[in-house]
Amino acid sequence: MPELPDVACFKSYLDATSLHRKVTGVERLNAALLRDVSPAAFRKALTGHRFESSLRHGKYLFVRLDGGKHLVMHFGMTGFLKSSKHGSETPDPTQAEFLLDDGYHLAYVCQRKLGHLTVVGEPQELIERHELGPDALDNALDAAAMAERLSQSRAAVKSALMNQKLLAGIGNIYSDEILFQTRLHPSTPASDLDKATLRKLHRNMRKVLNKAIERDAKPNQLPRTYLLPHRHEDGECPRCGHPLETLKVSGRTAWLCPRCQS
DNA sequence: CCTATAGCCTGACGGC
DNA sequence: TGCCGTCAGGCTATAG
Repeated sequence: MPELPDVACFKSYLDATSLHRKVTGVERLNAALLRDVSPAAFRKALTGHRFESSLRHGKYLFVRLDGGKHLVMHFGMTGFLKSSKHGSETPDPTQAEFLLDDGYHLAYVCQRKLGHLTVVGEPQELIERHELGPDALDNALDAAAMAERLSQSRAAVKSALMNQKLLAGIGNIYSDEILFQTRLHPSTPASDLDKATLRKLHRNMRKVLNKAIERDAKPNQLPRTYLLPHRHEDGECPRCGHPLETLKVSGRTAWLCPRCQS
């Protein structure tokens, strides 16, 4: 599930439910999801500290704790957050429960356990460790900067868009939407794109991500003129009516209109 | 150096 | 009904 728009919504949810509360404990912690930190150190970094603010970079969510450290959450394919009154049921695949001092807790739920949790001093440490590129919605990433980064890649433009080292935040489904709107075939080598096309790609990337956030990161609630509501078996192109097709691009399934995206 | 591929983990679904 | 293969909006280590 979680690409940039999803994580942006998780951030809003966390801000609304859990910010400014103090963590009184961590329960149901699955140590297998911790990266570069022991369970003891993870608990110690959180317990007794307040969630001060949150910040998103690509598909990562950071929560600043008083004292200056940051909780880091990545959601893999199936992760999400769920706030509940303490003592009430939390979803079965909960991998960590942050108990808060207002009687609620924030559950980190991750069915397939492909996400991970850690603690860092500053977000920049994590960004450097994973060599993440700039956030796809960073205002500093203008069309020229994006062109500069994408042109480094000779891979298919879809792979380049999904490469977190070039840009952070885009995954399999939003790359399909961005390419559909730009009328670009996913297999086009990124280094082949001319300046005008790169400019359109940048504009559509921002448009698609912002619209998805506005629609709560629910692809089916995007306008009917978008690809994603039709991205399923027997789906048809909302522009020309041609049946949508799939192909594999670096191991992922790309959906496209073969007539509009040539 | 680069890009493409298998593996990680679990549940849902279709075909036999 | 039960079993098996395939697939799913992720990342990363490894192979070529």
